[in-house]
Amino acid sequence: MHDIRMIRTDPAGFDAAMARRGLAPVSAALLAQDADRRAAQTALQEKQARRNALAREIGQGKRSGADTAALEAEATVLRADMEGLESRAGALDAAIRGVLEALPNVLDPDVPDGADERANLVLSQSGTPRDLGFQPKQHFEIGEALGLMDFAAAAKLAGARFVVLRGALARLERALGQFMIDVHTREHGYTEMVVPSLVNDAAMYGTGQLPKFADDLFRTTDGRWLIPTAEVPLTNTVAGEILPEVSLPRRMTALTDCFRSEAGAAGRDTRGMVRQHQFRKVELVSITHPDHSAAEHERMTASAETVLRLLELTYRRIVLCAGDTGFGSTKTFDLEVWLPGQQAWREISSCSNCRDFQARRMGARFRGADGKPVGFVHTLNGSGVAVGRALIAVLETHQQADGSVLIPQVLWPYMGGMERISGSAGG
RNA sequence: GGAUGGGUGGCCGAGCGGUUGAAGGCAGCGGUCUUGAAAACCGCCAGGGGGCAACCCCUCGUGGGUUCGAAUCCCACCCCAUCCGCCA
Repeated sequence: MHDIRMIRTDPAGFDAAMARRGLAPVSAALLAQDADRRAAQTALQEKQARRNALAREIGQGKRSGADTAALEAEATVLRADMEGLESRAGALDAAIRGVLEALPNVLDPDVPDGADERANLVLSQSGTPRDLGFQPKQHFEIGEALGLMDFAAAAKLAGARFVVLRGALARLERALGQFMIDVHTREHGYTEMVVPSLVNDAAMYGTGQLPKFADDLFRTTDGRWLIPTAEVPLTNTVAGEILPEVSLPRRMTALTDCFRSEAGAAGRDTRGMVRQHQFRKVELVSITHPDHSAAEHERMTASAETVLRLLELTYRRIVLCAGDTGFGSTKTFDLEVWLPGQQAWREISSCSNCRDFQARRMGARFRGADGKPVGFVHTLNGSGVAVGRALIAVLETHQQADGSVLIPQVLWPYMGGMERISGSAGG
């Protein structure tokens, strides 16, 4: 959500910022409505002031036994005048708000121009794709050959884009999630959270999924929404709050299921576990002072990278270009993991600095040490990392010629000492 | 799902038609005192919006309504607590 005063101050700059997102200029129309709104509001307020004065006079008159009939008559007329102004101001306000809440965040100057993912920039890389010495399989080939990954069973239960895992693979999924939470709580200072997987409209609005992206979500019959990411409940924990500055930054992590309708993804990634309606993810959320969000963004991304490094995966960091950066983000780093079976880099984490965009929508502020409210906090979110995709990456990266999979050493304690998943590891 | 009681400023809590945007307390900030601290005392201290400004307007869960005037009365909805029922 944008501050209309910012647009008033620099309409050309705002239009230029939206142009980077491929959007037509809106500031002229918006500011015209804004001027009308303020005129109506000012006129209304003058009448309200008069009404308040009359009410006070009438009150005093009644107590002293004076005749207040004339004053009451004036007030009655005044009320009729106010109704028109009130509805006009309200309608304009709603119209302006409707436009503002559908506009994406302003991009950071560092974000490269470009319309789609082809313009994303690779910033760094850890490890290099290497020849495994045999023809690598894709994760679903590995999992199905082991008898531990079953898409047919999932289809019977729920339809396409779900999976059933068994035995060692089910345990590996659990191990990955546990391990990531432990890394972030022990090494990176995040507080572990358990949060609702169903949220209300206000929460979805606060982080920006609503009103524009309802089609991407699942909705319950009682009007709640299944979270597409723990970013929603975690970030909204500070909605409506005025936080003491000394309590910042607040770092939270949670392992949750995530639910996505994948409405626009028909035909993409139809095989395997890459794109599912339900998947688990460890999410990282930071609430920071505005001065510190850029540094926190770097720190958060590095925290996610730590997980990938410990899992002995090959990955690279990219910065998303203008056209690929999400609605609420000013700047997004994606981490892409190398999948030898697919011979492709695939997103496994996405870390965004939303600055005050979500905070403004949800009313999340902080109060400085001098006791004065000084403004909106900044919010950041990132995957630390997507568990399902980490499972895929582990399978494809650590697969062996005989069809077994070596488990990264950091996971051994979580696997009850198991170091390899092979055909007999059904459990 | 049924019943009852509640939602007031950062927190607690009074107010239950007429200078109440809101007593009092706690916390916070500034000061006096003190070698320093504590205590005591004094002062400040909700948010949002409009206006060049003086200043004004809005907000006591949300939305309507009654009234010259609503935190206070009426209606609907939301949320919370407790008890009952059901239940992992």
